[in-house]
Amino acid sequence: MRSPFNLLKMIYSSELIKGTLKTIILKLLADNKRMYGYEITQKVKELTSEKIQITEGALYPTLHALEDSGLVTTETEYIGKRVRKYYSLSQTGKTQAQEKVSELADFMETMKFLLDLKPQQI
Amino acid sequence: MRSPFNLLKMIYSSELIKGTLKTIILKLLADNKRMYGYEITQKVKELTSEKIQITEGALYPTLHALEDSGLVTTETEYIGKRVRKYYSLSQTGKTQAQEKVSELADFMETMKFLLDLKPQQI
DNA sequence: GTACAATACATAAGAAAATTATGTATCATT
DNA sequence: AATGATACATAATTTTCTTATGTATTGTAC
Repeated sequence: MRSPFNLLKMIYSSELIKGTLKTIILKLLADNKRMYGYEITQKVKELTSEKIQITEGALYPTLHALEDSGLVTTETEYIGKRVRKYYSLSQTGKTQAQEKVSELADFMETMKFLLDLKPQQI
Repeated sequence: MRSPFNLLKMIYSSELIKGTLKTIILKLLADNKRMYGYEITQKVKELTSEKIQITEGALYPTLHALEDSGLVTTETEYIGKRVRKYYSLSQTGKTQAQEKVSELADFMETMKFLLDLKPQQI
């Protein structure tokens, strides 16, 4: 039996999100100066009405890769006894963030065009 | 030295296209009734001003997967001595095509919103 | 007439990026 | 005391793509 709530609870198939994660993270960091991992997952979930849910297995390796390539810097803080690792864009990261966002925006225009095409059948 | 032509010759980083290939193919087949592999690569290249180039290594395995899952049917024809394999959407494929296209369109709206967000810095 | 580019298929090895699963630990709520 | 939320991390596996390779035909430029 199909619940009517299914309509409200649509989550994008994971393959769609592939390739955009790094850009999403860079953009959030560009907007928010510094964020920690868990905060990023919650922010994305909130901003997308739960349609994009970043898993930890995807998030942390990506953050570490961004750090390794020098696009972000980190500061660790303790909230009580619990550790929190804040990420901020480096100068290179800021540039990269802009480039990645522009590229994705351009790509989406192209895809929109592709998807809007009307049937060409004879 | 940087050629001014670089500006005209931008090709999307391959990671961006990840996850959208199946949808692109289904959409083209929905619009064109039947197409063969090579034709699909050329059509996408043409429609996107060469910004999206589908490689054969990505295309054929995807087409075979679509066939295996019953979303497309095939007919093989000979043009002279050269073989050509035409792909058409099955009934299930037509439904899937619509669903995938809607999902991608929706996803892009969400991404557009994410990327358009203005700085929240204090 | 021959070399090269384009057409047209296919597959295999390897890389990249995600999923799924697991682990540790703290803090808040019931 | 148990559960769910917060917060990090990593390993094994899977998916999906890139890169490379292979075969063969057809058109075109020299």
